[in-house]
Amino acid sequence: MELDLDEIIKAIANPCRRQMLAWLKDPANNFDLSHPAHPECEGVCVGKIVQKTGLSQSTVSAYMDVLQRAGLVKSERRGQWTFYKRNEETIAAFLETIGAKL
Amino acid sequence: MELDLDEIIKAIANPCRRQMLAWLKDPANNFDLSHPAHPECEGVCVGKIVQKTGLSQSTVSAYMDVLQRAGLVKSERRGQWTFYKRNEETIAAFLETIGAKL
DNA sequence: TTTATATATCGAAATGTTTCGATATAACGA
DNA sequence: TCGTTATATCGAAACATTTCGATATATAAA
Repeated sequence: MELDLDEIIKAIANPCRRQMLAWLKDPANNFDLSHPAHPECEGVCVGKIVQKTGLSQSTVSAYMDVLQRAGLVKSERRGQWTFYKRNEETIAAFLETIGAKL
Repeated sequence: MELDLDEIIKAIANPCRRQMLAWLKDPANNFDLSHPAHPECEGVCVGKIVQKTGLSQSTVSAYMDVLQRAGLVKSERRGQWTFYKRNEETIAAFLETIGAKL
């Protein structure tokens, strides 16, 4: 588990990205997941996040990439969709580390 | 206790400011505190932080102001010196909040 | 009161972040 | 294969952060 503390803090320094991460805690209640293209996937696809945030598609795509590079989310491609879900291991490790180092 | 999460995260998003905050956990071991001007003060004055960090005086002054506005440190003026120390209450509250919201 | 010291503020250059629209790529369906 | 849909990448404008040196202010010392 390689934690880049600086990268993580910068990722969550943006309120929109923080909000996205929080919404992903409870996809069923935070996104419109009727008619899922891939019901076997637990994650949320980019388009749903675009709908929810109101940000442009390109911005959401880039933001999810920032979160993923920081290790805060994992992605899974299924056909034309990319599904994102939280990476609880990294998030927990980050909270421990920041608690110790701050 | 008014916690501005966004302000706090932005304050600690800078590695120098994070380092300063960490050094203030143990002033005796992290700063040269021989010949203290005000031994009754527990904090560390700006000049000592300048020495330790190698950053310019103006930068350190501004950075400490950012940390203080975020509530992460408290200051006390004594003569021509300003002594800074950690605000453990805010720091603890922040860690709780971020743990719950992230 | 003049001078020295500590800190704060100002102005600016370089760099980074935010966010978009346009376009490219990838995968599906007819 | 061709058009459609989902996502990724590019280029750019606006804004924010980083960091400095110069200068202002506040306090103490001579």
